[in-house]
Amino acid sequence: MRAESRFGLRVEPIDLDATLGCGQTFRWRRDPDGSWTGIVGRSILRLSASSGGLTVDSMAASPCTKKDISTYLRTSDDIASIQKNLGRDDVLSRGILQIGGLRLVKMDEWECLISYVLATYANIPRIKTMIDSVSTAFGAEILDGVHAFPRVNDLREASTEDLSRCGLGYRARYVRAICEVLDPRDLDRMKRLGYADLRNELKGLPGVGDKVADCVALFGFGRLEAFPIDVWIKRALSRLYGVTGSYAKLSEFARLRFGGFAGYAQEYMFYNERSLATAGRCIFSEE
DNA sequence: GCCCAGGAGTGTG
DNA sequence: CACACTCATGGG
Repeated sequence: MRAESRFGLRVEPIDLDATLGCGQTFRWRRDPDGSWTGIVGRSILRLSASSGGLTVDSMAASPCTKKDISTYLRTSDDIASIQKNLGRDDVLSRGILQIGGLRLVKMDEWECLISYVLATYANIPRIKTMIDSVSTAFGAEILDGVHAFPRVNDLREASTEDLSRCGLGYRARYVRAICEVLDPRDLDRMKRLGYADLRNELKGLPGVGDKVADCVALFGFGRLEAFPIDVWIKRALSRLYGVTGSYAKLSEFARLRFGGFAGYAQEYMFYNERSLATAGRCIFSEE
């Protein structure tokens, strides 16, 4: 693919493998040379590391501004400050410095909502397949064969049967039901809600429970205090802190322990727990 | 083939 | 409140 535009982006630190490959966002793939190609909005982007930040190649005619990608990568997050804050936790402090380049991303609210409804009870490779299938079937074609994530009105055209054919399984009817009850303007209104109200409203949507609501609050609405708890985080909390119990109980533990940057703590722990399982690497070792 | 997956919804004790 | 069960299916 030919690059339509190229610009540099100052962001430090950033680890593309950790940030784009950890499973918080689903439309990126790693290229053999270590750069990453993905779809954000209506743009195809390739990110590669360069001194002091990134080189951004935009491969579609649709413009992706420096501001767009800067928002997406949350470049204004003061990682050093966040790590200093979370580092007061003697469990996290052992390992977070090694993954300082893991940044949270700020996804589109709608794409994030549907993505994490699809993510229920599925592994990450499958989630990617489902999202690609839905995009191919209902999203606008950006460049030959590459489709943007479908917008609300695009997905409204899909029947439950259409969605099932995308391999969504029982999730098809949740997506269909969300399309029926959600007005696009609701998402704009929800941007102004406080975390608790936002979370409650999200939980009112079909297929959205505690965990999905927190994922959407964190990765979609950028609420850094959100702490999504899935099977990996349950394991991590049990192994590292010895805490178990209901979502509400674990959630309260995280709020007290990690405060306003709980979302970053969660992603560090998620990354660690998964790399422990897949590669045997443990950053927050106990010994 | 077998196991498990960034869970949610519903019913029951 | 806690637990048990079902949902539908693909990737490792």
